[in-house]
Amino acid sequence: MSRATVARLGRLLVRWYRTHARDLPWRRTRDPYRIWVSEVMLQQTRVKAVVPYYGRFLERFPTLEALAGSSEEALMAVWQGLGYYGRARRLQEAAREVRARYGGRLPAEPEGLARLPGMGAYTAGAVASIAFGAEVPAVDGNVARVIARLHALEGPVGSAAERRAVAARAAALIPRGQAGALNQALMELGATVCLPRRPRCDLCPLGGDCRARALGATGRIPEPARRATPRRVPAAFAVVHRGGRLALARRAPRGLLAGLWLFPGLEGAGEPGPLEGHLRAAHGLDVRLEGPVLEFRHAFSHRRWEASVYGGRLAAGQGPRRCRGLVWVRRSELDRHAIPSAHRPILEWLRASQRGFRA
DNA sequence: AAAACGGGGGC
DNA sequence: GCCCCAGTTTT
Repeated sequence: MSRATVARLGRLLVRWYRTHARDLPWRRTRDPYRIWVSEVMLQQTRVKAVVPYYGRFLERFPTLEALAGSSEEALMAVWQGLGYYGRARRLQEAAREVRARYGGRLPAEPEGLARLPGMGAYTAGAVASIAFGAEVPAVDGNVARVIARLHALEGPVGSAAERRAVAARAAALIPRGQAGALNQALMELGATVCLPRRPRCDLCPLGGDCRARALGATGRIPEPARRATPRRVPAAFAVVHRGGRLALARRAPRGLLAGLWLFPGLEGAGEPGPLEGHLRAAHGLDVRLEGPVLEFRHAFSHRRWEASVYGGRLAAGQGPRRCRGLVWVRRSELDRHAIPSAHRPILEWLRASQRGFRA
């Protein structure tokens, strides 16, 4: 494809974007902090899921200083249910670093941005181009798909060499001074027209210049990445009441659902016996479990929990002081803790059930 | 290079 | 219900 054609397509994409861009909250601001927040939320997450969180997040943390100066608990309470909680912690960590090292102003160059926690090649390119006008590409999954089809690139778009090739093709499309608009145009096209399956080529501004379309190859380009087989992990949780309060346990600061509050439980034990032993060993909690009161399955990206939930009754004489690592909260105060969506079936069961277990 | 890390939407 | 999606960090 000639340089002149590429330049023409870049201008075409920007013009298409001006008239077809969805009206999204983060497109109404030029505040680098707010653009940055949106890009982090949009990592691995669809626009529709992000929108309600974005407004609430900025209401709670209107500025970089507000985010840097608040607690991780307050952060998790707002991020609860959005998933990939590590990116939230890295966002806050980066905000503190920007406050300490850059006087609260984000670096304007992609190299400086990329040194911050949670800022990979994509996010650094997106913030640099959209917020600061830097002429660099921002290759997310949508852009990679559009570019792979436009140039009919064979092979899976995953290897380091392949990613460099896609980034170079994307950079070549940038009209002078229009990097932010071009990058967003590619993302918008991938999200609304150049869909993974059944793309709407009839609506595409690239029209006859798309190689994959001309070849009738949009179904096999790009080649889908291989997926790991999900592992199944039996799990069990306990709903333990004491004096009108419920026990919650905090997850470890790293790993799955890190730092979130769950009903106390154990992965790898789908029955009361081992779970009772775990509650005694880990929390000093002496309960007899009666259950299951509820069963649910919840799928994660590369693992799958098949969980049971048991109702618990405290044995006589066991007070909360002996329960290590647990908090006791009223039902009405459950939502003050960051509880992941994986435990929504338990919360719904609690809401629906009029009676409870009493010590 | 491969695995870990959530949740929501499509079919 | 199962499959799909796809940035960054860690291993």
